[in-house]
Amino acid sequence: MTQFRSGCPIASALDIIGDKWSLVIIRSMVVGATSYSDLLSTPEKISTNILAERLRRLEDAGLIRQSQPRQGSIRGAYALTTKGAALIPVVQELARWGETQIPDRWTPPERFYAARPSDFAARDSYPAAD
Amino acid sequence: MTQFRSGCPIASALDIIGDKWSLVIIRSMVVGATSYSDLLSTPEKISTNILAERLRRLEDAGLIRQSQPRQGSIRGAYALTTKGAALIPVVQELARWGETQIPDRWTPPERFYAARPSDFAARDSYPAAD
DNA sequence: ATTTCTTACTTGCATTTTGCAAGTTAAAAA
DNA sequence: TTTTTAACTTGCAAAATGCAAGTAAGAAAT
Repeated sequence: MTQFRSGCPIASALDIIGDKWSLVIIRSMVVGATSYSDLLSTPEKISTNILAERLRRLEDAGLIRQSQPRQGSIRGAYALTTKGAALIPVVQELARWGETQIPDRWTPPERFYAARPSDFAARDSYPAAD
Repeated sequence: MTQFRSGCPIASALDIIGDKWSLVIIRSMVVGATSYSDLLSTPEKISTNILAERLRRLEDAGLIRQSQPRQGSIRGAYALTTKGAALIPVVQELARWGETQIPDRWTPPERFYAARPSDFAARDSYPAAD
């Protein structure tokens, strides 16, 4: 259970996702990453223990869920929840800031800026059949 | 000089402001805080060494500047730069997320959501006369 | 049935960051 | 001259981060 520093929505949001990796994970999921190894294979080269720890925290905070558990060598899958998908406008705005204020950043794919929270239809409380 | 994990604008933005305090400081400045003691007196109770370190980093990254140095017991002042003010849509979006997704968060003052980057007119390279 | 491979981690440890509490500095105010 | 104020710095303990190596479970291959 997250301890909040204050009642401020910004400070509280940062108590949940205020680190260098959480929104990077959300970004990767917006553009299609689903499995642990998908998330491991991004350009930023996250460490395995950090990825595991962040996924656990994001799940505990209700932002992602395991839509399919791993079975042996059949890969598992994570999905954004409604609450997690609601962060899409935040990461899109952060992307705009980064593109305009930091030189030589690449432009995200169109599907990133086209993504909307409703694209990630909630299946928050039962596993997917696919 | 910030080391970036990748060329991604989001990851790079987080390399600069991806911690629990930086955007809280930006928020406080959007709603009027200017001095070190203003920033110290927010509900979150930041530690003095962390505040000093964050202010140094934000200044090094070009997001804030010292608009007036402290003179003895005459307080100094920090101001958002153009680059820093460009983060306003990000913190506004984060506030919306926090308000809707985290129970019992207070609503920011109207002047917070009304704020626009252009309100913080750039004086990036010369000190203010006021 | 056994062995190999894949996927998702866990573990140990060194380094870095965070944060508490106390202390310092410089200049204005008394 | 002394006191107060504002903005820090310092020392240290605890927590977080991240590297590299290792483990577990089940599918795939033999």
